[in-house]
Amino acid sequence: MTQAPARDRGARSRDAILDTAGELMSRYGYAATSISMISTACGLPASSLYWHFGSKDGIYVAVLERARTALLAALPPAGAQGADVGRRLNAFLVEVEGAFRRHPHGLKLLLGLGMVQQDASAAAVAEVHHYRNALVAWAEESLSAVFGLADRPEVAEELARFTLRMASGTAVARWFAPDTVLDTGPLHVALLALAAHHGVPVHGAPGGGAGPS
Amino acid sequence: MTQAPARDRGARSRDAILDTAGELMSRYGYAATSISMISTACGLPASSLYWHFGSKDGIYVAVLERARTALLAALPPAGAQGADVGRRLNAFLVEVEGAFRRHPHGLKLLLGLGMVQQDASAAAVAEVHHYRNALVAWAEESLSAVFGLADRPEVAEELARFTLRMASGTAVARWFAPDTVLDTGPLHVALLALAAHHGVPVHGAPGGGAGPS
DNA sequence: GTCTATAACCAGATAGAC
DNA sequence: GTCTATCTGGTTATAGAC
Repeated sequence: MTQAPARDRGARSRDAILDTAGELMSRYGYAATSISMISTACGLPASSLYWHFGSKDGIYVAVLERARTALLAALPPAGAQGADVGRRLNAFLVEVEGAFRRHPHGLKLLLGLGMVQQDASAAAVAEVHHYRNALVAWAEESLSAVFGLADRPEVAEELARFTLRMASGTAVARWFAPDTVLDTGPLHVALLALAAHHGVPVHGAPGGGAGPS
Repeated sequence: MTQAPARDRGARSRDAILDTAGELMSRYGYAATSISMISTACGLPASSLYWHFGSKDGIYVAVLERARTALLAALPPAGAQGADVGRRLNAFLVEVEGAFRRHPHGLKLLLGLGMVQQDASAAAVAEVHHYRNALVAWAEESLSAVFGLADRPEVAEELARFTLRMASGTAVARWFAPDTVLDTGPLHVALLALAAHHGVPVHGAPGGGAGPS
């Protein structure tokens, strides 16, 4: 184990490149992250990066793709468990908060693009949308299961949009104060109230009065 | 009027530079916007940009400063009018939505930084925080007036944070779908429910049941 | 697959005539 | 204040030895 078996040195280098590139790009954004920064940070020469990924754009696409698959693999398959709506919603928000906290790069990469309209390749744009669409779909399915909205897709869509915008806004707040976390408490109250406002049955929801803190 | 009086040619050029720089930087981000892009887009040579602002960073600071003053000047002075909480909250959200729609660059500039940790000067960082703090303060004062929270500052702070994160998340959504608007309806329901949840008197609030759509 | 070396180019910034 | 011309350094990307 003192040195890696030669047969997967390439794969290990590939992962190392993606690790450091993901970290730098999520911190500084795509345009501000140069090949030489990645190269010196991960210890491999620039030409190795080009051998593996062909271009800076190729690195970005690969980073995004890996972040997406990692995040989606970490999320539960949208089947809500729990006796009542409040408990199911709580379980869902705990999942969201955990994913949000354990995968800090994911959303930042999605946000820190700024490039998508300029020099981005079609592949990069497609991957960004793929990533976002996967998140939207997961949130819609999960919230539909939480509130029992199989026959009210437009309500599920509104709740999912609300949740994701809150998560995006929190990701933004994070680069003003890096220790910022997703406020699940207020989000819980808000989602219950929104569902109730649309006539979704929410027995015992504390949305309209002074509920338990 | 066929040609500007010579005495304010400089001021007009300055404004033109800030206009195009603000547009480009809010679209592509700071790092991806080059001096030559701005120069060719506004028709002035690069050296004129340096004569006016000294550096690329100086341009960014000036753009941010102008966006901040323009946005804050457009916002009402945080005195809530309206008979009941619902009407006052509605007036507040209409203001937020209008500012959000009429000043599309403002928030994007705040978001599209990505630079703040790398090559940003102290002046740029300070201006970014100044901008953000002004928005937070305005939102807290306004919501405090809407709900009568003079003696519950922590509730006003939570409501303001919630609102601003929603606005940030919507600004992010905007560069996936540029015609995205702030969803004031759900936000109205959510803020009422949050206030009620903290025991703030909200007579007739539709947060807990099926309210009027 | 990894390395050194380098090509071709564009970035931010400046000098000095007008 | 605005212009042309230019300097320096960093950028993406490639060539070719090992």
